[in-house]
Amino acid sequence: MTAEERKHRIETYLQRVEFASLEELSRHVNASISTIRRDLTTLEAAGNLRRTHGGARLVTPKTDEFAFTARDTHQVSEKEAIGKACAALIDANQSVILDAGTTVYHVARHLEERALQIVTNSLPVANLFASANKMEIILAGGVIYPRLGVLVGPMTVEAYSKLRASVAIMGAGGITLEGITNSHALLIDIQRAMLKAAQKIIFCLDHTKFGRPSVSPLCELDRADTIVTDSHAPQELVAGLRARGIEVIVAPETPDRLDNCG
Amino acid sequence: MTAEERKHRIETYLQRVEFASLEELSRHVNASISTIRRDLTTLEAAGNLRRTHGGARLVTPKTDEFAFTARDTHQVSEKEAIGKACAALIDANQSVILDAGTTVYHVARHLEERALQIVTNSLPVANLFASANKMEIILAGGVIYPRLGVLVGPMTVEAYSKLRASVAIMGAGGITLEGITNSHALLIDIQRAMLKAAQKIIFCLDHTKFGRPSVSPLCELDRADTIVTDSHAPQELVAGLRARGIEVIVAPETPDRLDNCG
DNA sequence: TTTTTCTTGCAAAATATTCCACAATCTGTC
DNA sequence: GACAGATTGTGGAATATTTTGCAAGAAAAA
Repeated sequence: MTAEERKHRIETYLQRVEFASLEELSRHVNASISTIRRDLTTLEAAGNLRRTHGGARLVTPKTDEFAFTARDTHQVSEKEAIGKACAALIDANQSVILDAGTTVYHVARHLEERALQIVTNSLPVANLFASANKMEIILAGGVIYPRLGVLVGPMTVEAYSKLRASVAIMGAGGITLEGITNSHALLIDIQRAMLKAAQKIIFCLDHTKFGRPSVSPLCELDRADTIVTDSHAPQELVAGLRARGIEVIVAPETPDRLDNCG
Repeated sequence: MTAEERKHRIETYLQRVEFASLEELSRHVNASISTIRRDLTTLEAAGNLRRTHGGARLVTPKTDEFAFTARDTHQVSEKEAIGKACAALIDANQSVILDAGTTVYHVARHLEERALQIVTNSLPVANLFASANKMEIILAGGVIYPRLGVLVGPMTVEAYSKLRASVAIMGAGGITLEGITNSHALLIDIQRAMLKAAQKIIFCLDHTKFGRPSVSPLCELDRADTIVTDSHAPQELVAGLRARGIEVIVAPETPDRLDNCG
């Protein structure tokens, strides 16, 4: 890869994710941190980037309405780890349903070019992939739920009920040994349609969701094939889930000291 | 293979891949690295290439970017004027279908809180309203067309065919006395579904669209109830449209000093 | 403080430039 | 038409330049 091409890929990548760490960029373009630093300096001089501590950010004046999904959340590093671990479960050329929600958003950020087809009802996720022309992104229609940027309503349910996908990557409000629950009643019907449409179900739940039931029941535990969580998830509950035959993947705690392992 | 033929193949290849390393080009045209270097030097002098360290790149600056923003650089002030004038036509509590495209996007910017319901298949428009919780924004589903951020495909057509709205605000590629045309064949079916779904049809077309037919015919002239354009639209064509009973609104030329309108 | 990130300098690798030898084609002369 | 010399195209090698990756110290954040 030429230097020009590398810089171009950095720009394109940033267009998608808005902000990226040096390590992230380094992995993405297969170059050392030093090279990324130099590239970013050049690109910053050219215009469209702004370097920050630890990475670079796009200088688009039109602020993304849903930037909150990337930043304003709790347990960001845990969700990052979950996102990385969950994305690793997806094979190339699979069709993937992506739920709305911050945790799943982090999965989307790591999906890169793994999946051939992505189906979602989340505007932030759609925006993330909007300029990626190697993937086919299908957006379920519906009414925009303002605060979350999620598409809801009967149109959304109908869209999912007509689709089939290899995998669904889901979020939820809480999980106990009695089942998986969600707080947004509006989303329950949609999530159930997702569950029906996918062959394999992966739930991404950070540790705060464990042992905490939400208002509306979503599905039985055994509906989930795999659950991805972070290292702070309570041991006994994880063991209980495994005893029921559910694969539980505990994302390693922020492996910062990663050199070239991409 | 002659030298000319080789150079032509280099150019053609670069048109496809945008970037190419010397080694890549060498393999592709079956010549030594030295020869490639010389060819690139010649081609660079001729114009359409730029040599870089390790290879060459095409001098088309924008291929991978979000074409929506790139296209938006033309006739911005005209489109702003059209947007303002067209938004003024919309009464409160109407349901409005918004087409994709830059001109209609400017209408959307001025709609503020006039309409109660907005239906669109444009991702940029959806993002614009996504945080406005006084309006109901309905996004038609579909496959994201990367360069334009438009939702396309049968899902989109179906979504529109099931809806009804008071007004549709449309864009197009060109208008002549023979009819209205659009360059994106992919969008034709969707636009026709919009036309069917709306009681009143407003076309927003800046002056560059006048007298210029595009590839695909969209609809007859009399399908349009109102056409909004800017003050540079050719007089005779405007008169011709009015003679056919179409209301033509010419947006006043924007003052140089722009108010806070966005 | 401690940790992380940035800058700077340096050596190694990759790449560009220049030069030279060889082959093919063209040119003019015999 | 055949030949020697000139011209051009090609591939390779030697040398200069740029780029890259690493590491140590400086600066910034936590």
